[in-house]
Amino acid sequence: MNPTGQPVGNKNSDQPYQSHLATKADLVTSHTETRAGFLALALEKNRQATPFITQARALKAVALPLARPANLLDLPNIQAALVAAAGISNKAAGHLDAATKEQAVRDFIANFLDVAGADWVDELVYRFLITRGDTIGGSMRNIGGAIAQRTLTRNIIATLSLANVPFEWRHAKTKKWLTGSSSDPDIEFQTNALSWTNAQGPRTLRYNYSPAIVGKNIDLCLLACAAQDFDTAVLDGSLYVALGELKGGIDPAGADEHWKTARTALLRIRDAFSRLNLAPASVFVGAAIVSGMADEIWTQLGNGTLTNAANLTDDNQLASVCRWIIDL
Amino acid sequence: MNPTGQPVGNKNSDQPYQSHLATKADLVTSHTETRAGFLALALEKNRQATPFITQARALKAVALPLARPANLLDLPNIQAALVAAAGISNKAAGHLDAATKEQAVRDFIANFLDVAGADWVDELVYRFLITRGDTIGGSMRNIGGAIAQRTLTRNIIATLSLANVPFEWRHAKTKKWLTGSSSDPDIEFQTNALSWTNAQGPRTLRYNYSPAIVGKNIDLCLLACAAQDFDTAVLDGSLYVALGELKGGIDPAGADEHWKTARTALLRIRDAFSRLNLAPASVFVGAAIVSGMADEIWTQLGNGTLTNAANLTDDNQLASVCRWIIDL
DNA sequence: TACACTCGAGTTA
DNA sequence: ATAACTCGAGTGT
Repeated sequence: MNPTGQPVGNKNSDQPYQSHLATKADLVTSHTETRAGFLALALEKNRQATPFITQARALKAVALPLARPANLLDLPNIQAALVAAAGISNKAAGHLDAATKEQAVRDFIANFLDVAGADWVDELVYRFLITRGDTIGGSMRNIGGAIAQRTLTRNIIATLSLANVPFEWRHAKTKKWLTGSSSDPDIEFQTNALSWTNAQGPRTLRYNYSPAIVGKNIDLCLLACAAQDFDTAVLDGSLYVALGELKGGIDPAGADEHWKTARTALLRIRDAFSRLNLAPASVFVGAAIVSGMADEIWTQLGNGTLTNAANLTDDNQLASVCRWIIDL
Repeated sequence: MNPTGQPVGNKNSDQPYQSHLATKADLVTSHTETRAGFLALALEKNRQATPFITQARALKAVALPLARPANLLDLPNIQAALVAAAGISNKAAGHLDAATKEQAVRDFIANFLDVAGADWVDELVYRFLITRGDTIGGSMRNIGGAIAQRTLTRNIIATLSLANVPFEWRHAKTKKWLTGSSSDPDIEFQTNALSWTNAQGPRTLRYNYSPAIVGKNIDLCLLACAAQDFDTAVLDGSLYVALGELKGGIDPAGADEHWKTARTALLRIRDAFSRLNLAPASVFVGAAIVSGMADEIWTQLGNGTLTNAANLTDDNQLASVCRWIIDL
């Protein structure tokens, strides 16, 4: 309050995003963070590749003694590798029947190995690795997303600990709720939900959950309920405090693409809740934010479509959003 | 008209999508088409891989005579291949400076090649191929999209030819407009715009164009203008007859993901034109349509948000949309 | 050049 | 099985 007794500032001065964003340009990812992200990705990719290199060596060892490429068909243990070498991804293989895959392998042998001469084993192994490179690329996409979730979790736990707020965490595999500890670095790897109590009451944050109300998976669901009540609370739209999209990708070229996806996801959420005359808070947290999408995010923040937003690579923004989440 | 002189049917009976869609289930891609799409993709991928196999053989030949992995650094011609072997994609390389890449290569040599013993050349070549597998995967994504555009172009040309409508086509590379011929199978590979005249006047359809009005690329822009007038016509919102999104991907797992993107793209178009009090027709054509998104498409068709839609893998639906486009 | 397009390689609920 | 999530590998303007 100022001396006149009127509220200070304009209508928007107390919007949560204003704690960490002065202008829309603040949302944009710095080149430094982009570089660091790509480099970290490459290092992790090298780790992920190692088992496939081992598989390639094994495939070479199995194939070398064979007199002719067609003899590969006699070795049951390497049929999956042959399908891969024939250019068929695991995903594609799931859509094809056994006969189609076998025919593709036979065609591959005839068109690529039989004509490769003495070097046919290298041709086989090289083409196996080409497909497995795509395999690893796919895995890396998932790993990138998982790292983002861990980053957010780590920051929320740090924020809770800083505020001396006890918390529980849900073990994703066992589905058991456990007492949280700020000094346990494994929690972020194992959890898919956190629970604590703030001034308004109990709060539970669940990752990658699909509420029946929306019918689609949502990256972040914050409910006004205790951990043990989550399964029933999700049926009551009025208990949803906030919902959010988290995009961990670092590639600026993908930024607008994935923001478009997030916009529709958030729109579906708003539509579903508005049918219940409800309007829970909404938040977008992204690691790759480019100027054009920052404009749209800023507009949505300004008109209330979006309640909060932050750049995942900016520690201050992330801390501010975490404080907002735990107090919400 | 029926004998009473009243228009036949209900309000929606003359909606363009009703020519080829009776129910929303008609939009859903058949398993047969999905299978065929994945198989075609694998075959094309094998073709695309060949030059990289050759590069791998060349890399092996260059590396074999070297006494130690560190000697790789002395060969200027293979530095790009070393960066790839170190797990750095071309995309990532574009974000990293030369010193960072060189350090990554040195670390790669120390951590993976020096410890590989006598087999270090295979380790090098295998890791090069892992990264190039991802390279080919990326190229394949683009090829998939290009094939979809060609499929649509081929069908529009066939529809124009069937109706005896002369057309011009724009050569994407030379940017020259040429007289169309139904018997020239190369047009679909070379063109990025078609032009013809219908009962309403001249029409020009441009692919992948970014109108200043919207500020984003749009897969399909149909304008009421002659080919030669396109560059000025694009400035006048009232000349936009229809805009559309084309999604050529066959993967059902990507269907909703890419439909979410398309929804936002179409929303941006509608928002931009509605600011001019304009509402051009809109269309969605997709190869992978799953049940949930068919629901949303059907809703949008029913309430007029979307004017038309079709499954790219259904010849009848495609023909109907092409007839609609050329007469619009 | 900055920007934003292509789409499926994985994954999980 | 079904559905829908992860995100960057390319590309073009």
